[in-house]
Amino acid sequence: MRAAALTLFARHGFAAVSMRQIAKEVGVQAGALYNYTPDKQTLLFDLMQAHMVELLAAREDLPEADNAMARLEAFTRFHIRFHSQRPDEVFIAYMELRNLTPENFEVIEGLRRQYENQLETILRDGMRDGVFDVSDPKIAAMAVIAMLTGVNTWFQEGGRLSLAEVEQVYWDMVRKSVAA
Amino acid sequence: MRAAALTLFARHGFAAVSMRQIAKEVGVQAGALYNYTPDKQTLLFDLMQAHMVELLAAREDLPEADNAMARLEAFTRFHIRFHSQRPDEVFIAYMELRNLTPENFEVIEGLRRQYENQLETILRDGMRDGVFDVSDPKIAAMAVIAMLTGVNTWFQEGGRLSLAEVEQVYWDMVRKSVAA
DNA sequence: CTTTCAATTGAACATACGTTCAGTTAGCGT
DNA sequence: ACGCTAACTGAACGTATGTTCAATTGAAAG
Repeated sequence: MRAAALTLFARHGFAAVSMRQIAKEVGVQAGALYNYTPDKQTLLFDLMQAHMVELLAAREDLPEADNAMARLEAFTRFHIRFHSQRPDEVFIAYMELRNLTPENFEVIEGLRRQYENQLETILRDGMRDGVFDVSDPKIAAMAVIAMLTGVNTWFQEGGRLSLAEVEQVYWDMVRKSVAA
Repeated sequence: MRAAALTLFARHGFAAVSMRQIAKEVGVQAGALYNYTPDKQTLLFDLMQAHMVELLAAREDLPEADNAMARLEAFTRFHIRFHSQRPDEVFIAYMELRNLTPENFEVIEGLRRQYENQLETILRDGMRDGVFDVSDPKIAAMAVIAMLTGVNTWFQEGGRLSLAEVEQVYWDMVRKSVAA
């Protein structure tokens, strides 16, 4: 059911997808869905939260290098790889924020900020060590993340460039953009 | 009416806004809207197309510098300024593409590609002249645009940084990211 | 004052929505 | 074979949807 909802929300948008459409995709009547979610809004929130929690967990599983440059490269490559493997989740997590209740929004926003702070910390550490030079680490973090997430708008497996090539292209740009 | 639809679409999403809500905002009954648009879908398309046409027109009004570096700086500053002044239009143009009919989508997509091609051309010219070094100009153009458009997700007039400062921060990063 | 006409209303159309719930089903442990 | 339980159905709830259109309005033109 989550899988069906995920695909449909990503394709048509939360507001445009009815519980009956999700049910049909699952092969069940609409009423049956309410054994698994209290309502549509919570279903959306659960999908988003699961995605953000997975993102943070996947980051923690990675070994942390000891210098800022290596950590930035790891972050860059991780972000591209992780996000390109979950286009639907990413799409929803960025586009359906306005369909969350204020409380639910706060939760997701908090998780997102955690992730952004990881990159900001890397940038600050790199500045302290003299390997990076950015005028505003918070904004630089946002800029880098926006750039990397942009991959999802055009990348498709089997296209002109492989994922490894894309990673390299973006890492080159990221590295230079914050270089000392 | 366009103004009301624009605000409501940006705030709640195309699918979540009814013709009656738009009508109420205008101070009119829903039926009256159909004197100004054949249907809801066309209303959305008109808003998006107007935005993209305005974007391209505003670019043409700018004097074109003769070297690639100056043209890239002009593009960067123009993009940030133009987009930050039209948050609702930008939001809709990026988020409601999936609510367009295939034919309408093609039109908007074509306009967007025109804009992206302008940046790609600047990057290619700069590479020819040896002032830029990017491994893939098409992807570098997408990366830069994604980074710049990201400003809209957090920037607000009267925040910690002025628009001029934001321009400078991003120009620093863009310049370095494609530097030779 | 009368005619004209474009703009607007208000009701109606068929259809769809999220959600609830009494009733049916089916598979399990005993 | 029986009872239990969790899952699911199918219908119903009130409300909302995009769109149409005959009827009304109100102001400008003669």
